[in-house]
Formats: sequence, structure tokens, C-alpha cells
Amino acid sequence: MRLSTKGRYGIRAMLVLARRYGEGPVPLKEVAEIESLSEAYLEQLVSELRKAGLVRSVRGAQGGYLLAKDPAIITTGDIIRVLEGPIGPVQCVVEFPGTDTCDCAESCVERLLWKRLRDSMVQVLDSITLADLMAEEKKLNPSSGTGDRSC
Amino acid sequence: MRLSTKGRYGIRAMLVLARRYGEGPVPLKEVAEIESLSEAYLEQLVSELRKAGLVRSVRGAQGGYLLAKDPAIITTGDIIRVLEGPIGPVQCVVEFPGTDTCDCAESCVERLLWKRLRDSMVQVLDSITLADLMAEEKKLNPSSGTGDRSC
DNA sequence: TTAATCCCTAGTAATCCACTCGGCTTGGTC
DNA sequence: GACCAAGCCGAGTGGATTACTAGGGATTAA
Repeated sequence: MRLSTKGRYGIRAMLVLARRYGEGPVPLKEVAEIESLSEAYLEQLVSELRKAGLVRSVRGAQGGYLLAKDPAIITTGDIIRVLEGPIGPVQCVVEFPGTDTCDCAESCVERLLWKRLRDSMVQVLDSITLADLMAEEKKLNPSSGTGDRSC
Repeated sequence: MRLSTKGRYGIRAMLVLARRYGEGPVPLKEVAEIESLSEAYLEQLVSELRKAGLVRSVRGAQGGYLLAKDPAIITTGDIIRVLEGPIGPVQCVVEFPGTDTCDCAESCVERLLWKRLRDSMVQVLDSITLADLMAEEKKLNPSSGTGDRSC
């Protein structure tokens, strides 16, 4: 019941961009350094975020990535959905189901349980934006605003 | 962000035992048939549930498994914890952390997000018991009480 | 023109998942 | 007491997934 690194790194990367919102593109190399992540790997994640319209890119020297929207309207759910797929503890109660909802459909109580679990996950993830996280960050350590991590 | 089959099958198996609570041991073969699962695989899961004290076993002919407690006091969280490990979307905010909480500990906003997600998952799973599921089941399909599944 | 930067595809080692298999022990039943 | 139904246990395995790495373009500011 764990997120993969994609979701976790994705949130971290987006938070870096959020802190620099309005200051022009941030090169991926810098994001990778700040978060101590592999640049090449991060590139793949950010590429997905770009295709999903959450970040914009500027190519060429002096280029980089920036948030495509205000941090206040990008939710953590948006990010997780792009990188981990639709939210839900089991395939058959996932949001926006594709072809594979199971047959038992209505007569199955487990589904009810999983739906409730899914809804509570969705509720949390969709209610927390990047701006929210930045605000909490200020409360946590008002001193350094960099967000650099030691670990 | 998905459960593995262990958690899913585990809930299904426990639900079978819950429906037969008070009627003596149910052989695993029967559970496997009702739920269309591999008996050998199921054996591993049930074995963990037994070691955790959620089911009891009766060896020898006419033996099988039974719930170790009333369905009303076994929560879905209990079952999931045994089969999937402590609940939490990332290792570092898992319940009952072992050695590996991360260093960033307090200064890290992501942790805050993951904690909230974890708490909402725990809340749902710990509030729903096997008895609750059986009650819902009655409401869903009052006709057949077997719980046999076609899929 | 150079260098910084994004873009894309392919490969890969390690790990994990979802099982299967085979043999052992226990204990009713005949 | 033999037989057989059942639980108990550990090892093995094929396939999928994860978390990357590598390398070669394309784009553009300086």
C-alpha cells in the first residue's frame, strides 16, 4: 500500500517549482540537486507532468521548467494521478475506470470497502494544494526558505 | 497506490469465515472454492493471519479454520496490517515506525501530506469490521446468503 | 558556434509478486 | 492401527514492475 518513488519525487519536484513560481524557468539540474535526485530519472517524471499540463518547459540555454498554473490550483491529487495513475486501492474501484471493472460489480461488499477507502484518499489528496504545502512549510521552519534537504 | 492480492484475498477469505462464524472449522479447500482462489496460495495468507491471532486452526480430518474472535471486533485494518504491513503511503510515515523514519523528520512538508493521507486510510480501515461488511451484504443482496462469487 | 538545456527511446539489474510444489504432522474414522 | 483429510512449512520460479542509466537528438540564449 505504498506510493512508488514517482509520486514521491514528483511532489518534491513540484514543490521546488512552486517555491520559484513567477521567477522564470528552473533547470532540471537544479531541481535534481536541491532534492538530491537523479536528473535523468527526474526528467522522465517531469516529462509526464508536462504532457499532463501541470508544468511548462522552456527549451535551450537558460531554459528549464515552471509550473503551468498557480500553486494554489494544483492539488497533490493532480500530481499523484499523473505519476501513479488513477487513485484507488484496487483496480476495480479506481476513479474513471477503463475497461476493467470487475463483473461482481454490485453484489460485492469488498468493493464497498475499497470505495470508501478510495474516497477518503481522494478527499485528502484533492484538498491539499502546492500552495497549502508552502504555507505549512513557512510555519514549520520560518528561517530557511530554500527547502533544501539534507537527507 | 494499490493493494497487493494478499490484502484483497485476505479480506475475502476472512469474510467467508465470518459468514460461518460459530459453525465450526471451515476447510481451506472450501474457502478457496467459494472465492475461486488457489488453495496453496491462500494457505500462506491464512497462515499469517493465524500467527497474528486473527484465525484459529483445527488440524486433522474435519479440521479447518475459524475466526479467532467475533466478526464485530475484527476490523479490516487488522487484516490489512497483517498481510500488507503497517498502513501508510510512504515508508517514513508508516504507523509504528521501525528503524527507518527519515532524517528530515520534522522539517519536511511532504511528510505532513503523507501523514494526513495515512490517517485517513487508517480511519476508514479501522472503523469497518467484518460484521459491518456482512450487514451491508445483507442489504445488497438479501436473497443468497452464500456470498459465492461468479467472477 | 558553443554550450546549456529539454526531448525521447532503449536497456537493465534488482526486486517483488503471485503463485506452485513437495514433503511433513496431526488426528478423526473405519 | 491404517487411512486419509486436513493443516503446516520451506523452497523454488516465471513474469512483471521499479528505479534507474545511457545515449543520442533538437532547440535556443549568449
